[in-house]
Amino acid sequence: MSAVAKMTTPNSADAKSAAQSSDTAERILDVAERLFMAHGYDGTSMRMITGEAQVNLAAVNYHFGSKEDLLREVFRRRLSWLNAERLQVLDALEAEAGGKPLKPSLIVEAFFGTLLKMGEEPALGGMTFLRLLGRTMTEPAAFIRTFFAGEYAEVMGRFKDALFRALPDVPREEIAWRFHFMLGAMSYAIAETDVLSLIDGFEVSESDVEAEAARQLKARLMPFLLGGLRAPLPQLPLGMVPPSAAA
Amino acid sequence: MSAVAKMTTPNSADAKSAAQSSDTAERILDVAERLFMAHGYDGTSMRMITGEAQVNLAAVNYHFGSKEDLLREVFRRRLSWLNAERLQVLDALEAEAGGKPLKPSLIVEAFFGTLLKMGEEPALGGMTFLRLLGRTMTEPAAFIRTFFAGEYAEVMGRFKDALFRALPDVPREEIAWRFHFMLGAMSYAIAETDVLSLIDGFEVSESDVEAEAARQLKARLMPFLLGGLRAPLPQLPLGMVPPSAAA
DNA sequence: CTATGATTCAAACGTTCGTTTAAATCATAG
DNA sequence: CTATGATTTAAACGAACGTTTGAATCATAG
Repeated sequence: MSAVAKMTTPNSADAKSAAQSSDTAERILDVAERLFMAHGYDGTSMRMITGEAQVNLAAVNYHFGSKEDLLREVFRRRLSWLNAERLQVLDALEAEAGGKPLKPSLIVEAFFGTLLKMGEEPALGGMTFLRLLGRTMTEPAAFIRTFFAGEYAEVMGRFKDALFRALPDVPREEIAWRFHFMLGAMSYAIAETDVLSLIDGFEVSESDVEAEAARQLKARLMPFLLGGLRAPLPQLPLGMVPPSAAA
Repeated sequence: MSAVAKMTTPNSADAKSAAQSSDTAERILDVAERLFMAHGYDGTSMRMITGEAQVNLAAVNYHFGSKEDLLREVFRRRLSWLNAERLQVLDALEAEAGGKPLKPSLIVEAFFGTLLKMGEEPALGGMTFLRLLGRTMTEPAAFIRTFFAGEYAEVMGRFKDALFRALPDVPREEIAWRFHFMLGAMSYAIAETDVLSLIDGFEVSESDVEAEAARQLKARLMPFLLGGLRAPLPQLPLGMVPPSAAA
């Protein structure tokens, strides 16, 4: 019988070895996270993963079911923390404000700052996960996009609503667009795959300086995002309504 | 003998059929552009391409050499126009300014506006190519990144220099970072693969409304980019020097 | 110790991949 | 018409892919 069929993590009831849980499954997740980041989903084979993790080829199917399920689990263990943290920070801000609209800078900080903080924390995936996330957001595979949509729906709605209330004079569709642009600037920045990197000498951050790189990125990115969000509204020649005008 | 081995486009010397050139090669390029956009490089097989283009499986290898060469040619025929156009616009602006620094808005418009104009022109690839470009910029495959670096090097250097002269009081590394962020916002926006799209009902642009979508995108994006570029400088706790501080 | 279920293991499955081959077909030049 | 090179075609190549299988091994409970 396979581990995934019985809907429970192996060794989960074990008290003595609870600290390390399933060594095999976790080692697979760590290696998969790094290889998916470096080579993409299609570019990473099961044999690459199981080889580096030093587990049997069948271990992935046994513990996770399939390669697609593995990718989902790689993201789930990080995004569950991120979603909870983002909601908690937003809840705290709104409670503190007592019904009044939040300052846009606080909302942006809560959404993007929370994510960028993961880059400083190796236990939360560090820059490896941030890069993986940035690169995966433009993956065209249907099952990936469906998964992301489900994982992000609630949080995205909450933060967009907060921005709508914070900027009552700005058309909602314009806010949705700019949220979109901010997401893009961040995704691309954390992906670290850009053309510029290869043109000039770009130093890939190593484990030690990784946290510093994440802090730098955050310090540089946040002013840019806020500047874009507050930019003068475009004079449109009127036309169709693009992404997500509704709440 | 293969077509690629003799270093000349088939039928290139033919006067009568010069208008259509090699029908097969061009049909392959058009289909490949669309499929690479929809499914990514690894997700698109030679059999998908040759099947939709209604050519023999061996036609790609015959006309282009390999699958990698095909992808490079798909981009080359669009980027050669884009590079030339960007340089020409910049040259014209600098000639008009007569040695004086350009306004940052003009530089940004020359760089990003030129690209976005391709989305309005089906003959230049339209939104299909824009989406392909946006998605490919975060592809991790080494041969793709190497190719992009070579294609972009000259133009990127020219525009960064123009920005350096336009903003003499802003640290060069900060300008490089913000150029980076602007590239990201644009890449992600034109990729149209974002999570938001699936959460709300997002209408994929069809051939007729495609040009209008491109105009909308440009009208919304340019103010955002300029707002980010002009944002207040971050107060940094000092630290390492990240991407591309040199000219 | 023995029994039971979880986990690991080596091996093989069928499929799809990019590429190559050699013959067939086409278009043009002499 | 005939010869020559360009192009197309059908078929096959070996390699790599994700997954499955059934036995071996391990850890724990009674």
